[in-house]
Amino acid sequence: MDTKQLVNTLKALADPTRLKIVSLLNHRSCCVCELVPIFGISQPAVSKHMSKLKSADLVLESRRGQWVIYSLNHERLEQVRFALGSLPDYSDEFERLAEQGLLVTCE
Amino acid sequence: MDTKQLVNTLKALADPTRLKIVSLLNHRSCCVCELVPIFGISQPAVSKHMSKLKSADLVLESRRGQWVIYSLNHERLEQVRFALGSLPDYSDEFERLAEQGLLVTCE
DNA sequence: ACTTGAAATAACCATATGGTTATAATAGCA
DNA sequence: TGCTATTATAACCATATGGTTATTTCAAGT
Repeated sequence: MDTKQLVNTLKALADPTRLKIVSLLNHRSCCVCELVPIFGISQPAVSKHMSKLKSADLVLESRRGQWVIYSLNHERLEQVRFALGSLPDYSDEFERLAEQGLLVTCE
Repeated sequence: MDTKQLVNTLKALADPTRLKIVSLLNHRSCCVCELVPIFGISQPAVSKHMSKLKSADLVLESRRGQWVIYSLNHERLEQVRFALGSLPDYSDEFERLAEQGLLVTCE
């Protein structure tokens, strides 16, 4: 998972409603119509949240009749945890700056 | 860390500039004036990012002369990872809804 | 006390975000 | 085919966000 993907996934998680949706899906899969009464927001609002979670690969979608069942992509959540535990190494960033004479030494 | 705090911390991380700042601080502590040339944004912009990271407890601040040295709060980052690995249990949420007759069963 | 330099704050602006209502699109059933 | 139920999309709106420039605060040196 590159930085752009990680940021996108963190954005998807960084909202109280979506974080709670993820928590609910961690318990069991849900369709949109189950989530609407839980959050007291409109169906399109829930739908947009799911769309954001899906584009971040945090949920998986499957149709069952008229319903769309969303389930948590546990693997993706683990990838986020791993990424936060092994952030990219920017030690060469400082070297690059030093070469360009942009490294400010404040001492 | 409660949900509100977690969301706030995830918001702080969910920005490419701040995530890179956190990655840099993971390597070594920095002052604001060192970060400005790295990101090519204005000093107040960096300052606001640091303020957001600080309010999320992700960085620690210490003055050395005229400089403010920011360092990563590794513990906080670990707390986020842990929280994402043990999301709140909402199994009773469904029971509560069932009692209120709000539980939609889509089958 | 004055000046200098670093960082924070204020005021502002364009875009992103999370909600709404109205309207499609899709699937199941009489 | 039509009717109903579920979900997605469109258009819109208020607020949040991330940037800017101008100004203020704070510490150090002369």
